[in-house]
Amino acid sequence: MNNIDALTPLEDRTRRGQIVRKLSDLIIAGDLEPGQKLTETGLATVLGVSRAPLREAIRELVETGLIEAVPYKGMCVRTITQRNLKELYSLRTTLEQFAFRQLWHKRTPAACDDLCQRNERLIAAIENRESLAAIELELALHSWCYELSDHTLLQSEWNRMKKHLKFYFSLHQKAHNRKGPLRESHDTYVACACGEPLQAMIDHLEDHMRQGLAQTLTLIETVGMQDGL
Amino acid sequence: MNNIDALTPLEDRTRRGQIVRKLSDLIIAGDLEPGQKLTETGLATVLGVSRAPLREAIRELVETGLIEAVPYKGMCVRTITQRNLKELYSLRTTLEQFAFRQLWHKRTPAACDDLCQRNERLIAAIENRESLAAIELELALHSWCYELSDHTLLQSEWNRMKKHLKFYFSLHQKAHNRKGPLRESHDTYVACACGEPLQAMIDHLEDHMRQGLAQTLTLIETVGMQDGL
DNA sequence: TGCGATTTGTCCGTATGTATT
DNA sequence: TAATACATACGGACAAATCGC
Repeated sequence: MNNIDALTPLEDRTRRGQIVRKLSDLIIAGDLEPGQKLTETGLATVLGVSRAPLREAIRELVETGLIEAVPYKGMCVRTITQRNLKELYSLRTTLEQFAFRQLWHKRTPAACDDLCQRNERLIAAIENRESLAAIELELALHSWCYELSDHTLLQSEWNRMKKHLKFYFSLHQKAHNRKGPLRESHDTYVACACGEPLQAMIDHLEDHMRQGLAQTLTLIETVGMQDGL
Repeated sequence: MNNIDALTPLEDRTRRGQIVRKLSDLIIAGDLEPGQKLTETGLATVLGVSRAPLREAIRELVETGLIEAVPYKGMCVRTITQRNLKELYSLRTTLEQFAFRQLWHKRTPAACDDLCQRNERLIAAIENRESLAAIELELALHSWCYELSDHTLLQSEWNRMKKHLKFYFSLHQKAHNRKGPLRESHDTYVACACGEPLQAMIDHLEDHMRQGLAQTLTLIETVGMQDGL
């Protein structure tokens, strides 16, 4: 009845949904190289499914941007350019600022407690060197503002962005083996989010995202990706 | 071989692309009632296609939000709520402000001329009572800032929003038969866009969108739609 | 330049699962 | 509970387009 797990099992009820999840996980985890060519028959045999639901799942992944496809030519795992990263971070900065403007008057002590707990869980994962969990928890921390914004359109945008961010993060981690987010990276973020005024949060987001972009940008030349022209 | 018209005919080269275009046009034009139930076999026979490419096309339309679908239950044309409209306009305001911040230092006299011409074409269509053309031209005017922003992610967001806006506009027009945009509605918009400072444009966008929302909101109670709770 | 080989796109028939009556 | 309608999934087949030789 609630919506904490209303979407995912609904997706897994059809084979198409299962395929979307499986392929998303494979791509996001970096098990499939960016730019790697994929064939329908190959995927169908590997996944043990027929082509019909596979092709439907591919359409979804193309729409979300995890797979690039050209009619009659084929498809491949999404490639990353410096421009992609910059654009995603600039848009994300704007949308997260928007989220905070929407939620600002909806903050409650309970909600702020919730945010602090997400930060503590993130810190614990970082100190335990659990990089994979840290990625999830960092995204879960940022999800707070989108959830509290109570803006369904904004939330769907965030869900789209989240997949791409997870994709970038795990590639980044693979390249720099096991260097996750820094320990105290979100302390001022949380402090601003629970404090006053709103403008302080807006300003901090610019810095926070700039740092995040700078860290992720080191991914480009390490892995063999195209560089933005 | 060249790419002057590489995108649209590229879509029409496959049946799936043709179906996406056809169904999008039918929904956006209001030829299919919002909330109307659609069956695969029915659409397949009407459109004269088989179910395989049709189902793939439907996945795309579900992703863009023009069709709502529930596994094993069926699908229907998107319904409109007051909340949908408010969310779309608030997000659009933010994204269009973002677009202007991106393009501000890229403005040239030629680009400003271009914008003025788009406004003149819009005014001409309004004075000639060409409501359908006016809708297209108003969106074409707003496309200016997204094109000049040179931000591919932002542009794809705008393309998504544009379909929904066109959907709302034509429903609005159908409800109020033939009342399109007002004559001088974009004069100050263009003046701010070609002038200084940036903050004046940012501020005007708030007003402009507020007016647009207020006008479109009158759609809800006229047509029999669900109202936002 | 052409000619196969491979892959994508499409169609059909059929079987199964699900929701609704 | 049974029955109907429909969505989902599979397999095979063929057409259309691309790529490599």
